[in-house]
Amino acid sequence: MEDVALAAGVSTATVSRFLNSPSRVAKDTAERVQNAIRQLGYRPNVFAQVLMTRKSRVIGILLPDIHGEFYSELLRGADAEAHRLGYHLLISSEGGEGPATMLSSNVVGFMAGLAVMITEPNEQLWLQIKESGLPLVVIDEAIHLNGLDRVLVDNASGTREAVEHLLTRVDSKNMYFVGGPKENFDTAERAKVFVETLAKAGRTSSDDQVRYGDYTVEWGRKAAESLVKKIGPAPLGVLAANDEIAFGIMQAAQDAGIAIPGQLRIVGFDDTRLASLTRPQLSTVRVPTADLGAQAVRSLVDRLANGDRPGTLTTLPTRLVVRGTSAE
Amino acid sequence: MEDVALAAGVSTATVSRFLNSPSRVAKDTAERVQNAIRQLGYRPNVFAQVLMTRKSRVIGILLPDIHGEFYSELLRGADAEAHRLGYHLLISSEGGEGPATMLSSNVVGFMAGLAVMITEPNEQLWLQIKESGLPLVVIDEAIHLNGLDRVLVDNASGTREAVEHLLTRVDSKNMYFVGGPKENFDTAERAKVFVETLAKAGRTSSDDQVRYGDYTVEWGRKAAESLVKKIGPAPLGVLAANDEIAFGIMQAAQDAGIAIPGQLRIVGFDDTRLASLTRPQLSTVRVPTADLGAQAVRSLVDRLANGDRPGTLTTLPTRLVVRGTSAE
DNA sequence: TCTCGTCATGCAAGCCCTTACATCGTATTT
DNA sequence: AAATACGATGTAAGGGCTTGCATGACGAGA
Repeated sequence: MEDVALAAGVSTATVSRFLNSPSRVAKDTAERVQNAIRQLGYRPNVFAQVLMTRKSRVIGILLPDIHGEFYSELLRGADAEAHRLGYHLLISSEGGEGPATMLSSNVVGFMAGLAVMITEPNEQLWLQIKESGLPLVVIDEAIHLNGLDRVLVDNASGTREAVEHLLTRVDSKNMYFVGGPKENFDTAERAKVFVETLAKAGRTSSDDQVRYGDYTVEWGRKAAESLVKKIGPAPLGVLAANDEIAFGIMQAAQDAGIAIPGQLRIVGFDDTRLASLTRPQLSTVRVPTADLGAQAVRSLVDRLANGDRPGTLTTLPTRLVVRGTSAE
Repeated sequence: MEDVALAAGVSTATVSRFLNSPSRVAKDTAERVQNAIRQLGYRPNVFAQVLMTRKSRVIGILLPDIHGEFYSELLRGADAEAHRLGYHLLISSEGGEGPATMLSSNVVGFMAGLAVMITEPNEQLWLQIKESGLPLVVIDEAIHLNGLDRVLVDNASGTREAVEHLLTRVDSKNMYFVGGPKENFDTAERAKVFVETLAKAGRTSSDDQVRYGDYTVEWGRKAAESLVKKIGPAPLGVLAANDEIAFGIMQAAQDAGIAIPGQLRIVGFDDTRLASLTRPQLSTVRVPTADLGAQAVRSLVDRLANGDRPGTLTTLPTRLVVRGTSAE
């Protein structure tokens, strides 16, 4: 920077001003500085800059995993939005279990804020997050604290819509919900609304009609094994907590010679790409996954600009997409 | 830091030493410093640290996209390895077209090095990368420069294996290669070896037998339309440049009532999760995708430690996984 | 007992910027 | 013409850390 200043015949202060608030330097000076910079290939040192200004444009994002359609889509949305806002993403897929090295390592210092999604309760991690003292936004979680920004998905309306749709062809006693982990926030919410909606339709449901497992195809297949046995003359209706599970159920059912949607009507959740790749195509509740990431980033950046406003809650809409597995 | 020093009755230098090379401070002093740090909740300021040491532990990773099985798997491998080595990933999915904002923005300064994968030629981007002056590792690319670290996939052996496998049941004149973009490095390599292997089997192949498109399911479906017309009494053999394409072909063929593997035998490439989800399951060439990311990180970190060693080339093995679409 | 190597620590320079404050020349006002 | 305001720039003080060099204490070898 000194070299640039010298070459342009100004002081470093002017160079700095040229860089940060060009309006404050005279036109011809600006030009000389500009040239000097180009000539010398000068690039400001971010670390020195941040050291002074205390403003980094990096956002940490902590996800349970970065693998699979859902998270990679979320990440994509977040990444795109971050770029749009001039921020950058530092990723970590350690929201699974135990503490995250991202948060114990020095890079915490890089981050201006943190977007977190934790699918399974993890005290240790949560503590660590609070200790980091970073501005926070949580994605899709039950946690409710003063001044905390949250982004949620409207599980209730999506679930309700799906259940009501299934009920047009399926008797409520033949309805099943196949969830992910019981402690998982989304699964819990969806299960709850599933039951409520059945109740509203005038039928109480038995515990047997709600099942928990995990978010995998394998669990779907396994769940299907016992489900197919229940199929009688009337069709069964299944709402799965995500598309993976739905797909597993579908596959196992098809292997067992069950007709879809004739004997088994299925609705998934998320509308990942998988849903439109299956045959028949999977009916599913569309979750604006990329938006979830984007909105998280937006909330966070907003908070960074505006530290002490109250916490916000953004709920993103969901909607049923009817395809082959539950169509006529 | 000054506060800590004061509380521990030492100088800041000692605190710094305690943090960076604990062996250089006496045991009881260390303890006092430790306590002071804990007491005051002190955390070193990364920016100041890096400003001094010029060593950031952040690696940029530039991919064409971060969406989809392949990239998210790659990213996962890279992320895991980075963490293992005490590094962190700054992601950008802008390797598509035009310049990348990641590289023009200040965050470049955060990065100690850059891992790049560009699937389509992009002069502008490449220039930008060189200008950044960052230590580099390129993933899966043709570029060959002195002192550049590269990580490749052994396209040749995988392709050869797949073609030879298909040839056991399919006549070489009924063999087809359905590629991604013609300019894409992988597609080009695979196409070349496809032709060579056919030639080695004693048959020359017509241009018609090698087709280019993109890496999508849609392209696969489209390609299948003309392919299924060619099916006579003898089966067709198709090698697709990735699993997505293979899946598209498969789907279109099944929709057209073609028997797989009876009339059409398919082998995909990559062995993404998709491959074992289809029915019949997709035969495919396994690419160690996560390793690809991990190895890129490893090479880069190694170079960071060891700046002026010659460029390395790591080729990761591939191998054919035979499943239903090409089995008996 | 004297000298010297070692170890633990302190001193202070410097990493590269930003910015409050001071300075100076010119334009505006009265 | 004097007083005032303002715009453009320079000066220098940090921001929080690392590290070469200096210091002092202490045990070991001579």
